[in-house]
Amino acid sequence: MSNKKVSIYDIADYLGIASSTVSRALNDHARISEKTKEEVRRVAKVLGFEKNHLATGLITNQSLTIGVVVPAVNRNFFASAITGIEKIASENGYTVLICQSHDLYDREVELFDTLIANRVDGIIVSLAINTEQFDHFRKARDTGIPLVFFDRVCDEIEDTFKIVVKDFEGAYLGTSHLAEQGFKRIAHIAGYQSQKIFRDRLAGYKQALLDANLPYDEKLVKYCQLTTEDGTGIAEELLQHPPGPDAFFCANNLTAISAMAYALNHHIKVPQEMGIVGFSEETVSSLLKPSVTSVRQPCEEMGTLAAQKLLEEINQEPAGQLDFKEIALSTELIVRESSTPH
Amino acid sequence: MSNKKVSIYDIADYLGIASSTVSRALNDHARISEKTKEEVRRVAKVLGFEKNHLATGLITNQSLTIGVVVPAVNRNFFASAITGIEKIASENGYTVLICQSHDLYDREVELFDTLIANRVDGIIVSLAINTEQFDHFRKARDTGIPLVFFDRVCDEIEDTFKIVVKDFEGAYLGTSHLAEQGFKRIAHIAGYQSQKIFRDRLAGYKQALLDANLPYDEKLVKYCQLTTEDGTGIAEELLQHPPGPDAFFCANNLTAISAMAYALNHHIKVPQEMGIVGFSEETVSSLLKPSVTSVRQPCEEMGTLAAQKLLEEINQEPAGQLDFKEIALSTELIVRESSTPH
DNA sequence: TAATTTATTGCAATCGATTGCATTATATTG
DNA sequence: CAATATAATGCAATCGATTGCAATAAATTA
Repeated sequence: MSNKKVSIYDIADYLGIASSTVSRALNDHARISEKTKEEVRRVAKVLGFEKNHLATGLITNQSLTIGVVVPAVNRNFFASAITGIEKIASENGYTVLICQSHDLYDREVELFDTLIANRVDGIIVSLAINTEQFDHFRKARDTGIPLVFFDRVCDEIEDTFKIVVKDFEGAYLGTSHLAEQGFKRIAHIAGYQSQKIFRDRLAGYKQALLDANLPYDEKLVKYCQLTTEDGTGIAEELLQHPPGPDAFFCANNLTAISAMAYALNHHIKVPQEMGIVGFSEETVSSLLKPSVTSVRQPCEEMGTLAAQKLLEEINQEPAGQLDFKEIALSTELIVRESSTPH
Repeated sequence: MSNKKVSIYDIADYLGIASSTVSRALNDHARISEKTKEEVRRVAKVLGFEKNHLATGLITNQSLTIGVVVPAVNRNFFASAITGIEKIASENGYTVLICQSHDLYDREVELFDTLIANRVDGIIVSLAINTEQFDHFRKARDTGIPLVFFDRVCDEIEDTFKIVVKDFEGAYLGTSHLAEQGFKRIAHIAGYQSQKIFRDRLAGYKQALLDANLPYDEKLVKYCQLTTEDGTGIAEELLQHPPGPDAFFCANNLTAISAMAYALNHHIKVPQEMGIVGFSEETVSSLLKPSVTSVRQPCEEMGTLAAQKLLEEINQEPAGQLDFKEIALSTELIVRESSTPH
């Protein structure tokens, strides 16, 4: 290990000045002469100085790091949201610690402990699918760490920002569209109802059926974790015994894609014999054959907004009351081939 | 801000003992009585103590954090690799800082500075596509931070572990397969040749043509950044003017999918009139219609291996010589519909 | 009981950067 | 030139956990 570590003391010794002067010079403090600043910067470069954030964080009580906890990064939605978060963070000199809960409650709790121990300045989180206890959130807040929820939010915790989309509206749009296209027996691949977003999507689906004068058949609604396997399995289950559905409105896009794949593999024509609409876009939604109609969420915007709100809370000056609230962004239906037989 | 911060001093005061005793108790030090340990742990819990990693890191000179720099997390390959890295890291008490270079050299350099400033104990990196200068890697190593490259590695830096797949072999497999299936004019959507992996894939492609007695036509090889747009664009370019190719061997899977989408949209039948093989799997490869033949890489294994090697280097006891080398894992051809007309 | 081990615990310095206050150098004014 | 204002720099404490060494308490032995 050529573990060289150059500190401000080395620079100070080199120049025969005080470390405090070096510190101020590096931080461009107003009370240090321009001449000294230049010399310090020069020597810092020569010696290969790298500021130690740990030391800074220890004394300033902030790490300039924000934690992000999402179920998984390999989903387009979360990856895009993270991109948005990173953008805002790096613009403001913050580093982002990205963690995956893999949709496991226990892992989520662990991650929170780690983040707190690492003294992140704030946490942005989208709940694991089976998170139904919230003490880890409370603990973070008690420790003084601001929290922002996005997508899968936690209603039991108040006084935090929550960034969501209008899930009801999105589901309503998607389902209505299928109804308009003439589909009569629209199934819904739903997420577990412990999550508000999935309750809302189910509600939007129901309302759309109602408004289209279609009967609501609870046998056509299946609850699952929304994996690709779930999509295939549910499609198989529903299509085996007639009368099956003639369309699927799916609570995410993975299940839309996999349900469609199942149909196509069993010689069911999409969209002629089977309509498909998914919630949230994947990169490939437009590339599939047929391309998949989807409710588009402003993923990246949700990320930037979440980060902005978090930084707002972190840096709030008089520790005054922020206007915490749920911010619901609009969705947009991207109509493609999978739902338009005509 | 109810910014409570409980330190070991608070525990010490509460119990009327020394902070050093508290520290040792919490670390389960052998020279502290079991009775004291229990009391300390109890009080720590009561007071809501959270160890401050910054302080620990400052004095032990290690942060128990490793940095990961990848082009983007929304690609299946990188997401899976990260999952592997996280697994090993968390098993060993390490936290992972995930960063996206977005395939930009400048961003990659910036990220390295941030990681160094945050005193990560090591860095795992897959190069941005246009990284052709390597001073940031050298700087990290000079600072004593171990480095492991994976996938897109840097040959100019020696004495580091490099985890790759047998790119030549994979490309050879994929291309030979197309030849065996009777395709004669096999195009190659290639990555920029500044990256070794793309040079190797091109080489494997060429060798396969040679061994199949097919002519090598440089007009059928197109270099790009391998985005979906690139795939579509190149497919369009090559297919407009006959004689176009009758198959595509693509250096990644996104371009395979988008090239296939272009073909299907222009009423070219896949695989009857056009064969497609991609490198590296995406989640949807098997779900597409037709499903996409791909060279499978052991993504997660690459991640675990990279993390293991990194930790090995971080924790090497006598700072002895490690047997640095490039480790090349095998690939596997997953044959699906897009390449098998018969 | 005194002497010697051994088991526990405490003291105090340390990591590196920050910052309020004191001090010195320089500039301005009467 | 003395007196005051202003600019520039230094001193020293601080953040919280760790750790070598010293000190004390408890246990063992002579």
